[in-house]
Amino acid sequence: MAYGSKELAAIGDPTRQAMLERLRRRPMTVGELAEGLPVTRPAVSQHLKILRQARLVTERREGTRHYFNLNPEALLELRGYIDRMWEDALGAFSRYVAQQKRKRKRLGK
Amino acid sequence: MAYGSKELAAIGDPTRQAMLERLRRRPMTVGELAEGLPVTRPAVSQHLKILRQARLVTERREGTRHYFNLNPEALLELRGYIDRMWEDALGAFSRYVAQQKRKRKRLGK
DNA sequence: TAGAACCGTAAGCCATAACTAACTGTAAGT
DNA sequence: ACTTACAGTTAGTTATGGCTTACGGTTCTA
Repeated sequence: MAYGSKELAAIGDPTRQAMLERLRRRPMTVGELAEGLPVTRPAVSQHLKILRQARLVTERREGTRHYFNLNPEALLELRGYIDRMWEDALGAFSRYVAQQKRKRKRLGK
Repeated sequence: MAYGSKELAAIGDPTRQAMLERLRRRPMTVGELAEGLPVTRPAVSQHLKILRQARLVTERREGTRHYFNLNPEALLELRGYIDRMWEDALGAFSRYVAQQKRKRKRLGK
């Protein structure tokens, strides 16, 4: 796998998407996240584990509280991956356009 | 949902990821894609439907052949979404750092 | 030390998405 | 009209991942 399929798979889940959206605003604890979501706290915990392993979030502890925040580094990498895919898509598109032009020339059209 | 959760969910599946990777190189037919993957052609067809509905690929027909290629537009949008998320992450990070500095000041440390 | 608050983990359940095989639709050639 | 090649669709199967409940660990305070 080029870029981690783990990262993309992590982002793919609706509950995890909602969590990432929440974390855009500010770091949050497990409990805080769970409050705004239609799932239990342990479910949130499990999702956070996946996000952490995909490096999309980082964790820091203050006493009993575990704060999670978005990881800018990982997002930058993800953006880079999409960027390269976009470039490839453009490249393939212009190759196709050039090919069509050659086709039209050949058909005298 | 801010950016389409449909798009992110579409990218999340390993088989679809592999397909997108293949399509970076050049447009391909259903059959061609299926040849390089450990799943049947109907499975590929079904996945392509999801990718098409998420606008991540576009389709063009030449006779009996259906060619699929990456959609640069959609990739640009996706990149934009990740970008904004990255910016938010940076913002949240610097707010946190500033907060820590205030904390340290207060503690005379 | 006990109790409260916070949270990770394990294990069971089950809805669903990814898979397959079979069928059907479309395009093109004879 | 028939055949071949390509691909979409349907329906059944099943593995799995997301959910829940229950339990136990950690931290802090009185």
